[in-house]
Amino acid sequence: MDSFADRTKRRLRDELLDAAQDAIETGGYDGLRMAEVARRTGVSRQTVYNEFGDKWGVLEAVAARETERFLLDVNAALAEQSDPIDGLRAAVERALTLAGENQLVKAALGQPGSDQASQLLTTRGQQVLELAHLRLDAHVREHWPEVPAEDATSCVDVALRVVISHIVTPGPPPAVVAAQLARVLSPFLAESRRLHV
Amino acid sequence: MDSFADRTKRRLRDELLDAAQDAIETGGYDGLRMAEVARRTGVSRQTVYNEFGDKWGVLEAVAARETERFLLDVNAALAEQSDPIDGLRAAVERALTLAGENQLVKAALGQPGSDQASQLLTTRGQQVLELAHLRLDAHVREHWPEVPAEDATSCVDVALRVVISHIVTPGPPPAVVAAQLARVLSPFLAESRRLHV
DNA sequence: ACGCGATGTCCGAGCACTTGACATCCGGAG
DNA sequence: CTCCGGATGTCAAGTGCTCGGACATCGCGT
Repeated sequence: MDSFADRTKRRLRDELLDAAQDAIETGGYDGLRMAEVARRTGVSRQTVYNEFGDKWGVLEAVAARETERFLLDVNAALAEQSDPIDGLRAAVERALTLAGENQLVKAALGQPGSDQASQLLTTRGQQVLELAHLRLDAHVREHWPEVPAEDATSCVDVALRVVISHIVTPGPPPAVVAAQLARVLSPFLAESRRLHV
Repeated sequence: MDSFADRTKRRLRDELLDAAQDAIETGGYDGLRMAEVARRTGVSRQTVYNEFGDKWGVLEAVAARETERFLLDVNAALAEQSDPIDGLRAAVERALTLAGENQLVKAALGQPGSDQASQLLTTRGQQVLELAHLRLDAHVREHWPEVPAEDATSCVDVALRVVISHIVTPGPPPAVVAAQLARVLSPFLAESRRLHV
């Protein structure tokens, strides 16, 4: 079930992603060289193609891994609050703050238009969005027992899209956006809880 | 030069040695099972044979790795003293103390006669002895510039064999043995230094 | 005497990585 | 404009290592 070969396979993928992420953070998607990723990892170029299919696959994989890490942090912030509204505000603020510091996000949004990596959060954003939704939804259903599942999903859906929008197109500081969003969604959650059996 | 495959190979060997060493420390050489080492590492039994040849090869490899680690510590003790005699005493004491605490040594010498691992330090002790000699000799020549190389080698030779003897057949406490050995070899080193150009 | 477990050997199949070659595309230099 | 270097992506053959199973052998306890 967890043979040495399995661990080696995971390690290979992880090291390839390390090399790729480093390259992207330095020179963006355009600066990412398949041959360079292979060389840095000590593997042939073909192996990179076997693992990720094509260059876009590499970017998606890097984004997916970073998204998972990102959400671990955000979910932790959400879990620290007992009240849903407080949790939502904390999570939003944490997410926007992290995004502002994130090297990968900076690289993706660095030179608008010139770097196609930005499409990860815009026109080709399904992957990241679905992944984030999946993780947040599961976490929220676990921590908000008093909120009906369907309404929790709606809440996550709205908040997530607003947050991504603020990442792509920065507005006010994280705390302000978080407070605003919490205030807007507060009545919805209150009513949802009130009607809940 | 340092491909992913190379690193994986080293890691495999290291994990196999971890599993083997653990087994030996628990049940001695007789309690070491090739199939168990393979299972614990998540690899086929054949792979263990490919790596080490046979069961005795596993034991030698475990001993070699442990000897290297052991000598790193002993050499450090030796390097902390500027005077050769002080260094020798410190190294001997450190070696005997470490040996007394070492799980692998305990397992090897645990049940006299019944466990063939003891041969590593007695009848089949060339490997460990040569390895130790190699490391100590190189270290000593570097740290004892005032002692002729040949005499340094002789000194290491004698001290090493005495120490191993004391590990196999324990006598007085480490500090006592170290002092005794230092006093016996002191005149030799003094004269050697005096005659040195 | 027998069975059991362990060591050690052999070999065929499979898998992943490597190597080299090739088609294609693009941007810059001449 | 043309050509060339560099990059992506594809393909096929070669290679090394591991796996799985079968087998012989040996020692040991029942």
